[in-house]
Amino acid sequence: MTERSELLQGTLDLLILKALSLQPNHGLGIARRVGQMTQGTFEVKPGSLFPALHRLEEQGWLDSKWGVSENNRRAKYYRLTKTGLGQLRTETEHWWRISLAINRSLEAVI
Amino acid sequence: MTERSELLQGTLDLLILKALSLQPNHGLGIARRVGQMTQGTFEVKPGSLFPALHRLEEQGWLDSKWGVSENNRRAKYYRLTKTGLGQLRTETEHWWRISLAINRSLEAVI
DNA sequence: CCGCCTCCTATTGACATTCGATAGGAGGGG
DNA sequence: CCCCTCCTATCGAATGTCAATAGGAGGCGG
Repeated sequence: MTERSELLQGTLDLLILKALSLQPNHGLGIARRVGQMTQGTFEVKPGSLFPALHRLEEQGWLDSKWGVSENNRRAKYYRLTKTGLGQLRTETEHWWRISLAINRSLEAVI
Repeated sequence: MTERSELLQGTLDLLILKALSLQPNHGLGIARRVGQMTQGTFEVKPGSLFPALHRLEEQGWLDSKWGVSENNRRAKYYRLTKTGLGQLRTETEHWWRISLAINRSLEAVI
């Protein structure tokens, strides 16, 4: 009787890239931004967030530097790189293609 | 340089349920139907298909019986149960909600 | 100034899902 | 009779997400 996850696997990277395209941010700030962007539909947990950030940084799509948050805490700020912007565009197109295909399938009465 | 999977995790069950709501079918027939519904966007591999079918049957959303295919081969035919139809509706709504949230996020410039 | 709360980063182990590879039975055609 | 196709099926690997947990460090009330 496990509660089904709300987040489709594969969409987390896309949402993080999109959030960072709006402005650089630190980890928890990104999570909050994603929640805000999706009007509460997605809630990103730390156990998902940090592996994803490291993954994206290792791909070269983000870079990071330590700074101080708006609450005066030590925080690592992430920023979208140029190739990261390209990746955002690629993944966005990929999403359109897939979601369109599924939407058509759900309407279809072949 | 591995080819990224096309299939979003969690959507396979939905597509199978939808395919079976159109008509009962056997395994490979379902896979073909999904490919056809999505106009080739999704290609369901046996290694994904059969675990998914067993999973869905175990949940009580499908039932099955052995029969003979249109090519005169021994084939296990799957059929959507009544609770399976309910599940299809639930997952469809879930999909609408999620895809709408992502679509809005990708358009947003908050 | 002390203790607690909050903020922020981070890791670990468990778990579910998908894929690639592979196997094998059985019908049909050359 | 032999091979090709159809159909079901499983295994191991890889991936991604989550729950739980840890810990440092600033701020604030008492």
